[in-house]
Amino acid sequence: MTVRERFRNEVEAKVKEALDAMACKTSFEVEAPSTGIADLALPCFSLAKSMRKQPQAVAEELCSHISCGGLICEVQPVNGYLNFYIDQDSMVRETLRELLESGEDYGRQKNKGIRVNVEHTSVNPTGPIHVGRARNPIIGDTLSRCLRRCGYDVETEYYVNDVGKQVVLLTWGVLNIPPSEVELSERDKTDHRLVPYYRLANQMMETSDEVREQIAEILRRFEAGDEQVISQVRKVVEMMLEGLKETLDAINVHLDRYVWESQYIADGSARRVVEMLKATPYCGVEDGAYYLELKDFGIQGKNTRFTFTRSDGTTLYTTRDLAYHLDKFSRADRVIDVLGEDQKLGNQQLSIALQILGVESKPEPLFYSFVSLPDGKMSTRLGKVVYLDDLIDEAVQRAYEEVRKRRDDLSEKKMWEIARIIGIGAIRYNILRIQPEKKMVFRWEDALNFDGNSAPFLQYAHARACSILRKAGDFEPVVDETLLTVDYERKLISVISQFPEVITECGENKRIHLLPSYGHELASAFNQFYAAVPVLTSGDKRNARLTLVDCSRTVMKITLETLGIVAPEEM
RNA sequence: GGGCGCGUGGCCUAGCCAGGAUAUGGCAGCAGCCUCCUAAGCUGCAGGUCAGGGGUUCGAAUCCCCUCGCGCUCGCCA
Repeated sequence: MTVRERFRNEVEAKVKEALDAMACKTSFEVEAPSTGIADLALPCFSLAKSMRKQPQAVAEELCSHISCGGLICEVQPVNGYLNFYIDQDSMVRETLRELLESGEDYGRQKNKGIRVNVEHTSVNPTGPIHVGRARNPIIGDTLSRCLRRCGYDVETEYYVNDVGKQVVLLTWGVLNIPPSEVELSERDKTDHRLVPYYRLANQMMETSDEVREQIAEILRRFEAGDEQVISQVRKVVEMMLEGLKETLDAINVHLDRYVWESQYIADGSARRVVEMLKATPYCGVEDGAYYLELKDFGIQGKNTRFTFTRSDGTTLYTTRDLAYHLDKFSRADRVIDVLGEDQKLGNQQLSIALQILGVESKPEPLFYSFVSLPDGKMSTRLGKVVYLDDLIDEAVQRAYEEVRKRRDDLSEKKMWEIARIIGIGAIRYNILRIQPEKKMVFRWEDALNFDGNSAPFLQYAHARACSILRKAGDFEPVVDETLLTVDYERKLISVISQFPEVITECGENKRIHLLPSYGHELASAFNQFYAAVPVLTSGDKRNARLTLVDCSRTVMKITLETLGIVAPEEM
């Protein structure tokens, strides 16, 4: 248990005792004041109502029944609140002690023995990842990192859509269009190289009946389980995926497994889903196409039907997704899906269908809104896109220029290495700092922001801490609260002590945007300390301060790592 | 048209789920700070009818209703 948890427990126990003494049985809630005026506070307004007294009078009366002691060093009735203050010396001592003991495992919870499956990214393998879709892998990856730190056994996976018209069309293009007929792609990377074939195939299908018929034929053979066609599609999709993986690798996203949609057709599980759904009382059929009637399940709108087979009996995307979810639930206790907001209805239908099939747990969707460009929606077809690869290049390039501006002592190789860490960090941070459900407008100046509330701000503070420690050399760690009495030191330690509860909130409630915010607060507290308090030249306080710098460095590092951002030792 | 989501200083954003004390930060702007551990930093100033209106409450950015604006969605597509 952390100091802050113990402090809260003590406060709640004292309040309970005081209320008992006043013969009051009303329940109460202790809160952390937003203004930072106290460490914890008890609002006495609802108590006042049930006791038919003035709030301030209640606060004062409660106060008279509470004595300080333990971690509580002061209690004050103010404006109808009862304010509690934590004993600073204990807070400093205990926090640093915990941190020195656990090191980079600070804030890591014991293994819960709960398996969580996080599906994220899953972009259609018909083109490179663009910045609109980039929210998905970055959110999914960071959420997974938070959950791991919260003690869950996390497995991440990418659901590869290797079924359907789009991938068949792409495959047709790659197999039938001679390379001499397509424009050269701007980037020599497999996903980009395939784009011209896909674009041209789309055009040809619109203009040529012959092409359209050929593609329809391949699609029929695909649906019929023609092994040659399936393997051709698979090969092309694998080629595309190779490029996508390179991009994901560049932004520090690594998935544990790739699951192929075609698998659920091949192993018959999609068929089994169809049979099970047909046997339910909600099933109906029209022109040979089967559907579930969902109007009794809160689905609103013109069409409350969830169709799960075509009239020719073949399965649909959502049918296979259902088979996939049954598979996931057989492998995990919790299933989380990171999805674009356009999937909301589909996901709701999926969830109801799973319920009808008797699955007790529900998938937990995490939706994010789309990223648009200042002049409107992104469109791959119209060429109105910014590819993630281009954003990465631009970010690294700009970071390189910034590094070169201030470091003439580094080798080219080292400068590019640092630039990469900073550029990628800036991209991830900029996406993570905003609540997923808020829509984003992509602007280069925001995406490449290196000041203020940004990854480089946090990375810079980390590098400064590393720099001091490098210059200090070996030292004996000291935890002595009497040597760390400056306000800046105490503020910094207070922020450090909040890390475990922030991680818990991020993981348990899937509110990962709180982590960048915490990181900024931490780096800001460190920078203020850095500017005001000398470390290396501080005489008998040197080792105590070096210990604080080292502890700060640890927490900044694990905050960055949980965000999926590298913590550079110099920049 | 129905459903879901969003609307906080010029711009971006926290707080909303679990209503409470002067609404969080950042960018841009203005004024300062490098003979001293990396100035990607620090200090200060200025800037807000929390989209609008009603309601619930001792108390509303937060909960409820209505209106407006924006996004997504309502396929035998994936």
